[in-house]
Amino acid sequence: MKYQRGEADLRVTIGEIARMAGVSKTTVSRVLNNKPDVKPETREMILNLISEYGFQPNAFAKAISLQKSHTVGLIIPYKADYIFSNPFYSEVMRGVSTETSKRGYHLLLCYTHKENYVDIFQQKRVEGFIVISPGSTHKNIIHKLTEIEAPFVATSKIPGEQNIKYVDIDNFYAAALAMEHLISLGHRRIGLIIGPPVLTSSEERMSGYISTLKKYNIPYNGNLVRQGNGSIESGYAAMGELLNEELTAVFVTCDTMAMGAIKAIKEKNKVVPRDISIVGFDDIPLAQILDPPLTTIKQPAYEKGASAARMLIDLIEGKEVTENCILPVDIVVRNSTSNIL
Amino acid sequence: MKYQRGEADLRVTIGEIARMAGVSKTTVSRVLNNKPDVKPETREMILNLISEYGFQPNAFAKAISLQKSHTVGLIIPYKADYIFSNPFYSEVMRGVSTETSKRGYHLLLCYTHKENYVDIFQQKRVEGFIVISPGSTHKNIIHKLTEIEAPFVATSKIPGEQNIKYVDIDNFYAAALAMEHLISLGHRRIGLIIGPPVLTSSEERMSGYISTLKKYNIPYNGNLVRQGNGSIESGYAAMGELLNEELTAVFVTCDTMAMGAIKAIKEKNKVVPRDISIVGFDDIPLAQILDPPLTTIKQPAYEKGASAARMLIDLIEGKEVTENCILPVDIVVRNSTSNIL
DNA sequence: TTGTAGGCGTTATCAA
DNA sequence: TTGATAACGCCTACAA
Repeated sequence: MKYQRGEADLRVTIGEIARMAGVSKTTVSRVLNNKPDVKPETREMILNLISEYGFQPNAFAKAISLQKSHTVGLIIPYKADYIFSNPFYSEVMRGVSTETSKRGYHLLLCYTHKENYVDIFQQKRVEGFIVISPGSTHKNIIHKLTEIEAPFVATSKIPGEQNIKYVDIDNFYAAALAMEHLISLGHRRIGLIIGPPVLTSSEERMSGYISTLKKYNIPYNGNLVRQGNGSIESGYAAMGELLNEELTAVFVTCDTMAMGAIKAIKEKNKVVPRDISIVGFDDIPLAQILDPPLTTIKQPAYEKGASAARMLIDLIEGKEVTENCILPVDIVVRNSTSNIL
Repeated sequence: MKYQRGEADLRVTIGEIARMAGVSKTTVSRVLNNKPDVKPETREMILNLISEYGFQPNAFAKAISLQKSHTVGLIIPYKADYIFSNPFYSEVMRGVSTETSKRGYHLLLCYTHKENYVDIFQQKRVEGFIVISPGSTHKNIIHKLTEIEAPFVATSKIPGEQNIKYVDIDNFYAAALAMEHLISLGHRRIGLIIGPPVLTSSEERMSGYISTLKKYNIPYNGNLVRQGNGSIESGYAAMGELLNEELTAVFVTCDTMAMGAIKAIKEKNKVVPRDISIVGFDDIPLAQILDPPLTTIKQPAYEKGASAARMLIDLIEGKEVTENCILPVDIVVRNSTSNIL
């Protein structure tokens, strides 16, 4: 006896439909793919059967046949708890997801435990990847992806890496925006709480900070600069130290750290913005309900994800993708900043 | 000429490996799947070729042949911005994702725009679904999934639905825990800000609230109860109203709403917990850095997701899954509650 | 307008 | 210990 699948086979396949319609699989396939050259009555009859049985062609069979999985992978490189707990990244993911499905693709989640994304690609599960904001500690991911020749797009520049596609904002300009705002309010002694140095964004925001100081002839003072890892706690700790310095304002390069910073300030019985003005970065939803509502640099998180998805799919489909994508930023002035008294 | 794929075909397939090894595909397949009956030398030679070429069997070809995609779908039923911006759900997703990959499955993200998950299932892309905390407004999803006979597990009970598999906590008990805490501190006039009625959890927490009042002979007062949709803003609005009532404590059934509530209290120049004690729910990471740090009911978010994944995969693999899974909760006492003065 | 036949990359049966 | 062959469900070149 020949090799046969399971018993009473209820699966509806193109063959089943064909049999019931009394035509060949080819004809059904033609109907399925809206090809011409099918007699209207035949088409209609087949269409009826298809809808009656809720038939859908097996995606994987199609994938093998067409050498196309219509699926992309989403690589989340940081320790998952970091990404997952920062609402900014959630928005990026939402953008990726929505755009992906709009283009008729599916999204496979890939954690970077081990290098499972390599397998996933080589098994042809996905046609490419979106890498959520990798930093210099994730160069191995980038290199590996390059090595296996997987198309990918990152949602941030990567320090020292050329020739990779990314979507990003102008971090230098964004930082300058924050600084100009503070300076226009009369602040001169302005602190900085900067993100992890593994991120290009940190580097660039740092230059924006320094360079704006210079523009206004304010001397740079390393004592006013502290580093955090992006978490609320690290912002709290950094601010705790800065409170020993004389300053009237602090630029904090992400809203989560700004939350920590504000907490530290309050604990010293100082008041934002009366004693210290704070500018954050990202404009996460929470920013507007903080006490006080946070003045911050708004970057288009959703659009960042969506653009990355768009670029990747263009890449996959062989369209020219020469330009990287730089998205606009803006400052949202709320109540955490005020004129110096 | 016969139908042929692309030009210089660099794809490494089982056939290629077989050709290079001078054996049949069958033998390579045996090696691939660790079957016995392969001469050690043959096996080694094939293994070498496999690693040399980084060969991985095409996942989809395998899926067709085995009638098994090794993939599950993650359905996010709420308006995406809601789920995505509540850190609690992020944790659930992380649990799902980690457990899924631990079991050798892949995770496909499914937004519920239209009923795309139906297609995804019928195209055999996934073998089942995890539905993130559906409410009564998502019964259509549940019904549809039942109709197409897709295995699925929800991360919450669903009002009025029997016979569905879910992971949840004992919401009644959890609410009682919160109430007992407040009552033990001497509070008698305790308000409630409850979540959307579409969620079973709201219903059950509500009974927990009422029933604990009764246990201590405290009369139920509808004026002390308000409803929110889970957002910070709704908590803010609800608390704004409750401030017109005489009360000394409020049980808020999620931390995000509690954040809004605290904001409202502060704006009236009242102090938490001196004037009003607050108990939240979920214990999101933010809870401990709020001002004051929030006393709240901790539910195991990560584990909720992980358990759901575990149940689903058991289901898919034909293991008995008779019991639904009820996870433990606990109260975390911080500084937003205090003795009544 | 339709059907035949072969190919996509894998695994399973059965005979050698 | 191995291989020929068919099967999974789909698509397409080509002939009818």
